[in-house]
Amino acid sequence: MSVLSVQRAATGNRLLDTLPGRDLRRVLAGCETIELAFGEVLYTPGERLGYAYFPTRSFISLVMPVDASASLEVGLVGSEGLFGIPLALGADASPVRAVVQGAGSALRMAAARFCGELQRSPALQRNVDRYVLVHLSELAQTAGCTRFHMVEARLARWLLMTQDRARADAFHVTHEFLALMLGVRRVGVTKAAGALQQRGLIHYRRGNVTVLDRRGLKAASCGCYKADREAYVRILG
Amino acid sequence: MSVLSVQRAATGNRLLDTLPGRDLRRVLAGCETIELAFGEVLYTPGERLGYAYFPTRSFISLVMPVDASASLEVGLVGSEGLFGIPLALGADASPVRAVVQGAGSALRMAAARFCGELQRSPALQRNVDRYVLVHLSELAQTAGCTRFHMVEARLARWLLMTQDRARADAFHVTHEFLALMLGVRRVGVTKAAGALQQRGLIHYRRGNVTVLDRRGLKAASCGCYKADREAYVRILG
DNA sequence: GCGATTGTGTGCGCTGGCGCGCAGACGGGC
DNA sequence: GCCCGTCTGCGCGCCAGCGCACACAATCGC
Repeated sequence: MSVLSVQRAATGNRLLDTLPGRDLRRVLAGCETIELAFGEVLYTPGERLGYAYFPTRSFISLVMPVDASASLEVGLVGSEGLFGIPLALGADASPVRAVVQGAGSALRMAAARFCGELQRSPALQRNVDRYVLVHLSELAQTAGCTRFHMVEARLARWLLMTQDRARADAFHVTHEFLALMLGVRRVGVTKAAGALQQRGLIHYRRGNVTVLDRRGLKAASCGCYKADREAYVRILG
Repeated sequence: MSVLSVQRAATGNRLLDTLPGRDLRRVLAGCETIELAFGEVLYTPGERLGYAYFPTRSFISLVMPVDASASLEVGLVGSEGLFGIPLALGADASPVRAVVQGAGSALRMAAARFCGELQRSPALQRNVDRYVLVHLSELAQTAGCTRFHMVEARLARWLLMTQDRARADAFHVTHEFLALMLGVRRVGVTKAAGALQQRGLIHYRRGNVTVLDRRGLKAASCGCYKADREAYVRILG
């Protein structure tokens, strides 16, 4: 196994693992490893952003609140990214709520330290910049998808995106929660999920979903999942 | 009039006019002034981004294409911003189409030169970073707005945003075009615009809209316009 | 083992927006 | 002054998703 591949597996977070060894060591020195619990709220709009989070085995939902009771997921951060983009761009606040969607480990770095490391490591700066682009791209895609596509297709896309980040076929999520993410009624999710289950693409049972047929799910989803993946590959290789 | 305020009025673009004199001069040396015509397409996804555009008296729509025939506006760039964010983040492509929405002057800089200037001028880098944040914020807001709000409120928001960038009470825009921006049918726009006109908030006639009652329009719009403004002020002051 | 909590399934009436198609109104070009 | 293209207005049937309300099922705490 080459030195490079050892490095790549070092933390589990892609933004960090592709750093040159020296930068990586310095960055890691500023991080602490933490365990994120399912449902934990890492950030609420209005607060100050105290940390940047680099998911390693966890993943995080970015939820945009609208009109008190409504909300919509506008991003999903797994081990390919970070939560805390505004810090990298010179602000200490975000319009979105950050909720732990998949429990697991993450690295966390204090805001000020993160800004400092960005100055010191051009490689980190570059990685983060690229990730900002990926996020921008996903955001635009999500906006369009949300406007035009049916609940069932959007659900399929969501399941695929989540499966990628959970790196597992099964994960915990209730219809109620999904409804909040997709910005629809719980009943809408029940119907859509029922249809997907009927077709043998997924199986779910009291808050636990299992993806049975990933290929079929891709076919059932809108083109947005594919578009997301392509954008990701184009930008981050 | 202070030196500062003279500087601020120099180009008409806020990202540039807030630069220190030396940086501004160097950046301007790399720009050419151009006239953008209504409807002109500055960029189509798939192409290479050849230039960064800094609107001075013009403004530009960012349109996300979805499924061949559908599309949705996901951003509006006036003299407060630039088109070409991906360049600043190390890429040379964008998922959105850039269409001139308000004819007028702009500054344009070749992609490579723009990247170079960003390296040389921390002030420019900072301004652009902040603008990226504003754009991110608007994008998230738009995603939520598009999902949950009625056409009439969204139209009101659009008119206010456009009025800000056109810096005029009247501007050219047809129902057909609005429908493309809002991602709805032309008839939907006709109905919504009719309602706003009925209430004396706007006047329109064959592709020309006049805002008559800005305050009323704010009341008719969803909270998203206000939220956008607040985010802008918070980030860019 | 039993009640309380959480998660899923269903029915019903409503409505905003869709697709389609057509009619009228204005205005620029010749 | 006329014609034709552009812009606006309207009607009709349709349907996805909404709000509400209730029923049942699985799990958890005790």
